[in-house]
Amino acid sequence: MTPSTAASAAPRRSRARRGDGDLLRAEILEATRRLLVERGDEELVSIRAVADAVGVTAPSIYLHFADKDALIVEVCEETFRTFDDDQEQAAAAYDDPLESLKARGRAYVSFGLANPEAYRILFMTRSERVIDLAGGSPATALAGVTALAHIVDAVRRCMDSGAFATDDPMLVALQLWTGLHGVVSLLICERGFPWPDRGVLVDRILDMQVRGLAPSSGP
Amino acid sequence: MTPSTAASAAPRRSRARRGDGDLLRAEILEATRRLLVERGDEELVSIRAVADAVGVTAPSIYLHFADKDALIVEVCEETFRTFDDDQEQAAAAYDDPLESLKARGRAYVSFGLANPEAYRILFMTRSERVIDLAGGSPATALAGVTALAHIVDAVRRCMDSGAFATDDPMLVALQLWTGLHGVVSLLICERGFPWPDRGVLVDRILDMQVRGLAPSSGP
DNA sequence: GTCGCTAACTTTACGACGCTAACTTGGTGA
DNA sequence: TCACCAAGTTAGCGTCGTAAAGTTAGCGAC
Repeated sequence: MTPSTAASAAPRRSRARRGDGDLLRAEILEATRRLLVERGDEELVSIRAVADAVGVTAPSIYLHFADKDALIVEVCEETFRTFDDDQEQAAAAYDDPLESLKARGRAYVSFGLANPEAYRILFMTRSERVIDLAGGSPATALAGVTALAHIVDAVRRCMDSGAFATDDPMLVALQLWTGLHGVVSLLICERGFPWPDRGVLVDRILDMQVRGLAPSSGP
Repeated sequence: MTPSTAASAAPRRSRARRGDGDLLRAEILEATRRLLVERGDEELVSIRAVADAVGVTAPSIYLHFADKDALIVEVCEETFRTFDDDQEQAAAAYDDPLESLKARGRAYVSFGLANPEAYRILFMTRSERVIDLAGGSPATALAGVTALAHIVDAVRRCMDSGAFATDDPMLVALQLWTGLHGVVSLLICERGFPWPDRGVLVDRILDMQVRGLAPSSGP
């Protein structure tokens, strides 16, 4: 792997006050977040680069984070703090359950594309490492889990309103989620592909989905 | 990163004959493929581990491959050589364009799940590194590109038969592809998640898609 | 038959990486 | 003022990808 290009070393940081160890912790998170966005690839953000950016030596990082993964994941968690809120807000703009659901989907996609590396780390790497959407795991999964729970709710509302055929809301939510994830992840990873306009593609996917879930027209 | 656990060192390999340098090349590919399947993670397959498995020193690898990425990608290409064929065969089992398309989709998903790390490397990592689905790039993209082209054809047949509303076949194919990719990639990455039965989920996604693409029932 | 060429390797080593263990420093409460 | 300990640093281990230079063995030419 190519070594991370050296960059902006901060001046040596003065030591924190007695109870203020967490100040460094916050600075480390901030620097990591910045580097992750700048370099766009977790592998190019080394512990040494982070330490350098903060103005501290590499081992100091380990006073505040168990290992590199823990640091990276915590940054991604922070980034995803507004994940569910964004979708709730977008959905709240519509009264119609179907339009609301679509708006939620568009917000999901927008968020992923706006935070591609965080999205990739949380949803596109082997989960033993990073996320455990299943069990009552750490906060990591929280944004994802509540966002999914809210999709389930939204689906239920669509069923109640008659826009969707009655069915297992979780199962239907998974059908929708995997669809949204599919576009986001391919748009993130296959940048070289001659994609059509993103908005058009996403809208069409959402339309296809909701039409496919509508009650049978026949008797 | 955890170091790759040492494993099965092969005895020192005897040097190849004068014109037979490619024998080693083939052995390297084979060993890499095996290690990639065994360890299930590209990062746990080091050049040294491959060299060890073949019974040769690490730098010898570079006589046959430009760098680690080139080696890994070539292995994935090999793995994906049957990707499109599998789908063509599955699709050929049905006369009905719609059933044929669904069978194609199931084959896509099956292949991805059967070769998770290869799928992850080719379709779930930043493409500057690995694949260039766009331009008349290397063979890498070939399996993916022809598979997509065949989805386009299948979509066109569905439109011709009246099963799908007439539309831009490429755009519709992308809607289908991203959907398939979504399930595959999440099933690969989020193993901890309490997924419903895979077959059921995939079938429902396919049903939702084809229903959503059917011509409007009204006049 | 032996000489030289070159394909097919090996040896050695560099710099970056994640991470650990042991040491230092400076502010603070007693 | 002095001992304590939070908040760091220094030094270093083992691994990684890979470059550069050295070695060896088979083969054609004479």
